[in-house]
Amino acid sequence: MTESTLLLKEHHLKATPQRIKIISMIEEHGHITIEDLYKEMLEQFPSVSLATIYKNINQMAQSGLIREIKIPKAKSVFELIKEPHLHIVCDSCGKIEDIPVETENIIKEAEKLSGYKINESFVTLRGTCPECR
Amino acid sequence: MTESTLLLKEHHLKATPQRIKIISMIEEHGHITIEDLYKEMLEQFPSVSLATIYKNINQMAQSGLIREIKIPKAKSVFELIKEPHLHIVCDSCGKIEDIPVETENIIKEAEKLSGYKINESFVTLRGTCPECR
DNA sequence: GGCTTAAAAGAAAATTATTTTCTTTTAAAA
DNA sequence: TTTTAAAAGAAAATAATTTTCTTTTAAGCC
Repeated sequence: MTESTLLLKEHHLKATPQRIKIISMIEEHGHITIEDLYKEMLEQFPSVSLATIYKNINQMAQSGLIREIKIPKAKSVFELIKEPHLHIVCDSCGKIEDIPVETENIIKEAEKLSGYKINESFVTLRGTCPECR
Repeated sequence: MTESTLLLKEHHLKATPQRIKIISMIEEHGHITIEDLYKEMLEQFPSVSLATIYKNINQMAQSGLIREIKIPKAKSVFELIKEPHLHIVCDSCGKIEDIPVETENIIKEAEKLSGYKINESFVTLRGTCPECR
């Protein structure tokens, strides 16, 4: 049983070939847009429907397997849910990377200042990557 | 001359009544969606077009007067550009607040780890506000 | 391994969000 | 005031996402 199949089972989702493919594409790319998922899926499943992508992405997000990351001035990407990390986007080439930066301090301070109980944090930075400078 | 008019002049945008209204609505609400801008605008300008809202919002964002904030699992909101701050969204009532938390440390660390030159940071937290607990 | 069935896929249409085009109106500079 | 480039508004076009409905299939059961 593949890793994707296992992930699906764990989240009580039927392991269809389309879903397995979606998960492995997300794993492979790290982050991927709906549009790119669809394009790549078409190569292997020429009759796949965009609705299938949307429905599956929504279900997987619902069940906590993946997450949507909204990117400033760009399309959303989807990623597998794993250890906390932040995102950095290159203004020049559009590349998105994860960085394992600790955000505990900020969250603690925000809780103190706001009185909120914080459940999740989204940090996205934009700038220029080393290759583009 | 109103404050909104002044802001528009500073950004070399013609001070039309619709634009002045958009800016004062953003100021008044702090953060506001396109949909709410349109609804409220209709009360004062019954023949306003959604295209006018979109075109103006895009121009104002382009010229650095306002900024779009993409919110996890919700519609984007727009805000005037001012001192750096982060956003906190209540899962329960949907309210969005600014908090003046310092993010310099995180940015410095991310720059070190990634090699990027960082230009802007977006931090959004989700949780439960004091009123909703 | 062949049934059964609830869930998923696919196709098409519907809905929602955003942008473009084109004509009329208007802010602002002369 | 007059002039004019830019903006507003209306309508259509495009893009993004969801819904509906029929057919297909994964997976539990014998």
